Amino acid sequence: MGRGRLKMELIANERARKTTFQKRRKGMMKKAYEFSILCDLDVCMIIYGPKQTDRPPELHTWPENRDEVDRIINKYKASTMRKPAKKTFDLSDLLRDRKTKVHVDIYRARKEMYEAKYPTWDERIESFSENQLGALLNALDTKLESGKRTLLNKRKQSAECHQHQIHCMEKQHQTK
Amino acid sequence: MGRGRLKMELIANERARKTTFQKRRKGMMKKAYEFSILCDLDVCMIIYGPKQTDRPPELHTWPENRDEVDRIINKYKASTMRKPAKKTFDLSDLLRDRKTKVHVDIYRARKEMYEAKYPTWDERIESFSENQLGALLNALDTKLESGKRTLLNKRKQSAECHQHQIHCMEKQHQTK
DNA sequence: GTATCTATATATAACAA
DNA sequence: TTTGTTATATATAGATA
Repeated sequence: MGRGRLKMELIANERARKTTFQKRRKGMMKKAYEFSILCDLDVCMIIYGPKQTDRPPELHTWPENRDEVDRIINKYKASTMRKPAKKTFDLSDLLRDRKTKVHVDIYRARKEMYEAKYPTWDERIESFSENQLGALLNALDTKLESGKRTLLNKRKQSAECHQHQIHCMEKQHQTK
Repeated sequence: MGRGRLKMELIANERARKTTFQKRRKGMMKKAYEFSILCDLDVCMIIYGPKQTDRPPELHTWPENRDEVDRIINKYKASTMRKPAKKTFDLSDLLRDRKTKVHVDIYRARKEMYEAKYPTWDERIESFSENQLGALLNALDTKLESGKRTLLNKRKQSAECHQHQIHCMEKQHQTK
């Protein structure tokens, strides 16, 4: 699409890649929107943006309203749950058995990092010692519990966002 | 797109709707694939097909490999579970902050605190803001997750699937 | 970086077999 | 109904401001 055919591989030039990211993200969002309207579907999209050296990858979703995303994810999980061989891992799981697994995890993470050419934000974290990480996870464990409550409250607030979003896209569509 | 302009509303005719669904689903999948390759992203898509009178709506995902979907969903959950709501904050800030220097040798710190009755390192961690903890913890378990899953051997078979999938799309791409 | 601007590549709605 | 074809509508790569 566009003036030249694009090789199906990572776009080397960072600026071009970022531009393409923005354009295509917009395109995907629009498609997802249209798709859900035309066919009356539940569509959900999760996109983790390009790796950046200084910060964690940005998160984009469709719909932008995270409550909607969660709703569809729950629907997904519910329909997948029957299948026995699968266990989902969330943070609770991670923290619960970190004591037995964290050492190996960190070892692997570090190995990956060692092989990586350029360190990313996440990888910098990995350079901390096992002891440091272990202690940190320990400390965060308790802290997190209280955090969950706070966050549950935050979720309630964004109900109108989605509506507004839809409205904008329809408006945009009419002008063509 | 196509011979006629389509009104942005539910396609009334069921057959036409189903056809459109198939075509657009294929298109979205391709876009998602290209997007993830071109920009090196984690992209995940959940689509619940048109409501049907007789059976539950079909579920489609990208990637088709459900383990991959779960991986990205977990990543999403881990990050939204504790994403800061207002205060801008990233790791750079965290690392710059003297109090949060994780470079401190944990043993030394603990020993020091033990003897001098300073607050423990863990306690200092407790005093960090929710945002700081969130950013840090998010970075940690995002990275640890892959190792964890690998440990539990959940990915082996599915990895082949994904490769196959990719292969097909690339093949398809080449023939154009 | 950001915002347009086109020339082309793609996607796909309506048809057709 | 499925598959293939084609005319158009869209998306977007590269260029430019």
